[in-house]
Amino acid sequence: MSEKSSKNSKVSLAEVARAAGVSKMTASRVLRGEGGYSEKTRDLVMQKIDLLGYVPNRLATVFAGDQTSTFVGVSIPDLGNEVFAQVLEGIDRKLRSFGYQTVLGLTQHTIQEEEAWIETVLSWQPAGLILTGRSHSPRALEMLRNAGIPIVEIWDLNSSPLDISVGVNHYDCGFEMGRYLVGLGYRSLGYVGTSHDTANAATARLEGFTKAITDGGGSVARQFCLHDTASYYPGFYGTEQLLASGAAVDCIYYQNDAMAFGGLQYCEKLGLSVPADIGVAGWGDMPIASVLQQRLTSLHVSHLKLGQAAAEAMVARISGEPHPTARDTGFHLVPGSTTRQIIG
Amino acid sequence: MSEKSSKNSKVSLAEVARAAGVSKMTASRVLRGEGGYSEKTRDLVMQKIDLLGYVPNRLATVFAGDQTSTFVGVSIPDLGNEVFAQVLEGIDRKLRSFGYQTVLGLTQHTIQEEEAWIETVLSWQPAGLILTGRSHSPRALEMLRNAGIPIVEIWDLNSSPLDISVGVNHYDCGFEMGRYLVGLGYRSLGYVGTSHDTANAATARLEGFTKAITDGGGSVARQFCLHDTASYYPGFYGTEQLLASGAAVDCIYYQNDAMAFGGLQYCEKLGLSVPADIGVAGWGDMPIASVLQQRLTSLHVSHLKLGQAAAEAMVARISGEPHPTARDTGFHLVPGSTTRQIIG
DNA sequence: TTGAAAGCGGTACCAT
DNA sequence: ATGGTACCGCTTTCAA
Repeated sequence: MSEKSSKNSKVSLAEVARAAGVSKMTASRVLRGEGGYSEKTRDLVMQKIDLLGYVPNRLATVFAGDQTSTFVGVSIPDLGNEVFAQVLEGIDRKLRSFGYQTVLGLTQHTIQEEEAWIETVLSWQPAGLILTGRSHSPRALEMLRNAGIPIVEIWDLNSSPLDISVGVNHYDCGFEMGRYLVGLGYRSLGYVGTSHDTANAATARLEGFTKAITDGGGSVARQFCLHDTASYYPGFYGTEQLLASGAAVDCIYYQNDAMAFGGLQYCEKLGLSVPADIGVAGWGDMPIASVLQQRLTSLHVSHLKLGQAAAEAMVARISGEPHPTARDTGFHLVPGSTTRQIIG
Repeated sequence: MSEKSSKNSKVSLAEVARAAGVSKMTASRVLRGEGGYSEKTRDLVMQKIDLLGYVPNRLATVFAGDQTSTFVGVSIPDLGNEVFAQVLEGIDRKLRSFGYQTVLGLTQHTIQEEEAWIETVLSWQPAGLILTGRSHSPRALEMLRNAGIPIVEIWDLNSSPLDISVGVNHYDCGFEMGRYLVGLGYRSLGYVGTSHDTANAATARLEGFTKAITDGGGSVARQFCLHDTASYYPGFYGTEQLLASGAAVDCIYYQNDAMAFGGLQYCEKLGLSVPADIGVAGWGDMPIASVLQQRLTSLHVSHLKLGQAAAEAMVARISGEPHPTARDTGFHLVPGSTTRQIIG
């Protein structure tokens, strides 16, 4: 008791060994439970470990063993967008269950931040990296290639990933929604989203969406991208801007459900009734959609599952188990009552 | 070019030094830019570093120097509750700006998960730990005390923290809201929140709230705690349960704004008008509140700022700068139109 | 079943 | 301005 409270710092394996009257090696073997010692020895060592409050120094373990650590670097654009928070939750929970630790990097949607973070995190000898998005700086790409560790790129499914890709095809998401809306009869669409320096998944959705709309004989008459996080207020404000611009749109497609909800609120404020006066569609089937009076027309994606799948892919790769280069976690359209069939 | 692409793994300082024709020490000095070498030497070494794609092994640095790492362990209950996501964002961004890395631990609100995570993360020699909440297992407490590193407990302001406490006084939050509502004339209050194994900040809010209500001559007639994450649907469902229980409540207080919004939606579904038929109050002044038609009666807390303050406290302590034992990041009541003055 | 010695990739310290 | 050497805490290897 007094023995341990006096030294708050650094009890080493050597000290444990000395206290137990055995060699470092024996103590080390006991600690790892890899056999090669007697019951009596084990009990003795364990007792001393407890007594001294020994905490192993994993830095030294990794270092000595020339292994990689159990760190997995995880880069996420921002947490103000609820979907990324869910993805992160899925990743961390799954990673933890396999004995890995998440080293977080919030990149604020910029590849420069990502590059700086990658450089730092690599110096800690991580077991692997999970990166959101597929655009990386040239220097980041070089570091990633030289790192010699598994890299899982998530979010936007990538047919030729650096290593492994887990996510959904955002172009297809947009295309499917576009096709659905044009099928309902909408012709003059609006879009409200956020913009960032790099091409991203939301951009891909908009492209797929635009393609489907024009294919169907309609057009994306107006689009507003705010440089902000994809949440409620930007959806509200973006809608205000879009409607104030005088564009005659019959339906607005939003970057995600949170923004769509902001839009719904602006419409209500303006006295526009949805879907009678204007249609509204979102993306992600986010939690808020479960409590609205109207079922929001959206597209379901399981963000938690996507995160878990990413962690599983990482663990598989680390363990040398086979894993497909790309894993599509899927989506499906959720028709709602915020859009309607347009008669002629 | 070919020189580096061939060896994806492990270029050591020794190799850089050899390539540059200098000693390890000189190369080390150049790398750290601490002087003691000529311009020519520096350029030569830098060139080789670049050529070989050398990535320093910080494990070895920390290990050799017997320093702590630049890791800061951060435990968060869950990310489904948007307020924690914001706190984490504030922490990570600030920490990054000071050159520290977040090692995340999602504890799912249990002290056992927290204990396991603390044990693991301590073995990586973190520079400090930021923990959400103030209840820890006995073994966790012992490990924390023996760790000899800064510990910042956040969220619930604690007058006698392990080390430093950053957050708000949740009891006071609840008390203030209770006083406000009772002042408006509400007398039979309901509460909808979530419950977890350990006493937490939400519990403290409820206690403060109950005290103020009873002090004012009212009572908390019914409370519903769901074992779920504090988000939209539990608010909706909890309200349904509460109202179905036949309790005559004139106002419902929710654990946070997300749950309150769920409650508002249920009321609307039921045809109850707010605040005419029933009052609704939340907590947190969360992003969704900014787009609602009615200003939600709530209590403003800056979650991002709270996270940032926690990171600042951590950095100050690591650097040995003075920092108060407790830092209150404050709150203020936001009267809204989801509650009203009750006439006698 | 157990132990001694070497070494992982850096840095501190002392020489030169 | 530069280099040699010991050493951080642990594991690997080889011997006993």
